[in-house]
Amino acid sequence: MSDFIADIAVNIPLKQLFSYRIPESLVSSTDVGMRVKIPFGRRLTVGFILSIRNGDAAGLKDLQGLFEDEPILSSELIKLLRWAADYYCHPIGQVVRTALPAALGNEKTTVKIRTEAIYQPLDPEIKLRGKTQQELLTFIIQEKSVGLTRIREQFSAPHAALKRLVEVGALQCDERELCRDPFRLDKLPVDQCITLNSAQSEAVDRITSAIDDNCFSGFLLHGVTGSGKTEVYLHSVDQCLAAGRQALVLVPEISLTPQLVSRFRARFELKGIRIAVLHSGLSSGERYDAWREIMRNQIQIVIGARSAVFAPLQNLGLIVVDEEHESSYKQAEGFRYNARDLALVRGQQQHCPVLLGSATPSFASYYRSEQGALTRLTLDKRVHAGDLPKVEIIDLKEQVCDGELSNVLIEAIQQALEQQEQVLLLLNRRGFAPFLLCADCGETFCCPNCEITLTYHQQKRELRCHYCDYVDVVPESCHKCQGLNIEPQGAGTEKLEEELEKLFPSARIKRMDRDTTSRKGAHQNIMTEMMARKIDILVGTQMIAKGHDFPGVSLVGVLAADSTLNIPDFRSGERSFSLFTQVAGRAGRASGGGKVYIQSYNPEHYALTCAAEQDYHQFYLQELPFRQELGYPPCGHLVNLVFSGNNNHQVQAAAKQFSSFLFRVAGSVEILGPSPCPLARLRGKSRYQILLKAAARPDLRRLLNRLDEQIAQLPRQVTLHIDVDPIDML
DNA sequence: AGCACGCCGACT
DNA sequence: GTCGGCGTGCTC
Repeated sequence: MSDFIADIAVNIPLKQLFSYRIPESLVSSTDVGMRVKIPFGRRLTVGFILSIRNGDAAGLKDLQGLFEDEPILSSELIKLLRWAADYYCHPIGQVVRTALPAALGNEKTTVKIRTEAIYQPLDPEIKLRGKTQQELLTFIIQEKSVGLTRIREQFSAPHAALKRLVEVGALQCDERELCRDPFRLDKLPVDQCITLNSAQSEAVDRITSAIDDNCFSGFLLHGVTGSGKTEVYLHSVDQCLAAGRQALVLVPEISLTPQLVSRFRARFELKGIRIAVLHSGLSSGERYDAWREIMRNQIQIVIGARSAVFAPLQNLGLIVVDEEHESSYKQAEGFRYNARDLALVRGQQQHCPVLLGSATPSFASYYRSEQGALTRLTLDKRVHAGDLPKVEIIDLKEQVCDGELSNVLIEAIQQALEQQEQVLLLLNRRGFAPFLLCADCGETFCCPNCEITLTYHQQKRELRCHYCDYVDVVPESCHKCQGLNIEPQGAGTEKLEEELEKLFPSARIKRMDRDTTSRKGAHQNIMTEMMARKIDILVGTQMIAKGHDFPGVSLVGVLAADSTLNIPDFRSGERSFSLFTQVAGRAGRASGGGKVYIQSYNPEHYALTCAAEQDYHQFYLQELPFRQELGYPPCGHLVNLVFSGNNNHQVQAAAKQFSSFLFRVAGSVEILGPSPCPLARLRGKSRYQILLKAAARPDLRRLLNRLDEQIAQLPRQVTLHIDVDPIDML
């Protein structure tokens, strides 16, 4: 006897699917991709049908019901999710849940679909007595079909009149599904369609022909800051829509890129093209609405951060990944996928081009473009006449400093202020001082959970851990020797702000870091003030290097470049180069001749000299041998196994046992560790890691496939996180 | 992850 | 004598 069997993903930390019989009564209405109710163990839960097959259902439980009458996941999306679960060694159920709006992964909650009453004229000739009724009817006849919300905007209390009109047969009333539109109230920005320069139009041509070919191809758009990458995106997306297909645009963080979103809206919304913007501020209901609309092909363009790579567009023609070097494309917890890499996979699966764009491409993408796996398109001229700024590296070994600022930089700031120009200062460390030190006995004050020093925040008068947010009071005396000489060491943005206030008492100084932008809209406020030139000096962490251009800035200073350079990670050079180049690019966009100073004790470092020259290729050539010799990505491949648990000994023992198994089956894969993680304790848990390194992916893959047997042997108190292609190993 | 079962200590 | 601690096993 042959039954219909559904293979279902359930949100538990297991890799396998669970099979259920589809009862006769549901056979006709059940489909792949649907969200279903299933009995699981002794409870009821939610699952997603990933495939349906024929077979013997003996011993299987029955599917209990459907949540919706249409699928939530398309077959293309299922293919991508299964690929990702396999590649990232992560349980499929959790992969599905990460991809979906939270409201859909939740048990019990059937998401409320908001509806509104919609009115249409039935009999316009009908005789009416009331003036309001007559006006209402005229309005509705004019509009043909109107929702209640729209009526409310025009009439103050329409209820009674509407009710009457329906009763007498003048109007027909229906329920319509309402999709919450967060931009409903924003006014549409003005589009300034710019004619493309030759480099831009060549790039667009290449992308357009790839769209028309209907097959995958990967592009790296390398355009210096201010070279007009966004305009290339806009034209390419336009071509994609003209070909009758949809576009997906990924950005690192929507809140930091409001101008990209508004340029898309300005360009396309007047033409009646619908854009869905998926950002972190959406309520779960709004997110769900957007998902449904995309799924139903009512949306042509999706703009969103990392998780938007899973947006259920059915007819993709182009995927754009803006600022592709940004590490925020990698999810750091749970299902540790990289949206930039998945975008390329999705492009391959759905036969559409993928466009990665950046002023400072990731080393990996540039490498792939050198190898020919990505087609490189270069924009090397700024569109707004402004020249690239002059960059000077200040050798701190030979400079007199007042606090954090060298005399050269102080003078430059003075000059800029006199000329009514704005100054941008980057110090990649928030708080007042990175740690407190007892001058009598040398004691430092550490986080009890994380084994790193607590950062001193002067304004809030507290010590705070930047990893777990542990807070302590500022000590009056040393807890070890009772000494009273406790001194802040090093400097953060808070201290720099204080120094600047003393040096330039009449300047308007603002600080922008995680502490001053935690309130909603605070980030945007600072940006707006900066644009309106209500700020003379803006101090901040790497946050100031992202997003907005500031036309009024003529001077940029990078302080303590070494703190970024010396992070013990093989990518610190890449990150520093990228950060310094990006922040330097903020200077003098409009008016020519911006000036940039980088202060460092290590002025010969190629990440600095290349950033000073704004020479990406030179940086690449310097970095390449280092990666090749050590077999680091992209010249080799990494997987990090992170073991964590409350009991340090237990975690260490488990990691050791695991590594002895790995050594036995390693083959050509290098096994490094186990060693305590760079942050050996984090949020109260002990952590050990084993790094797997291989020259070829298939070797690594083979090893990963053998891991399951060993994972089953782990004691329950120790958990293992597998991080495929880790981007930071902290 | 949930949820049950089961085996030990400290309480009415 | 029970209430409840958390180790262990299982989920189509």
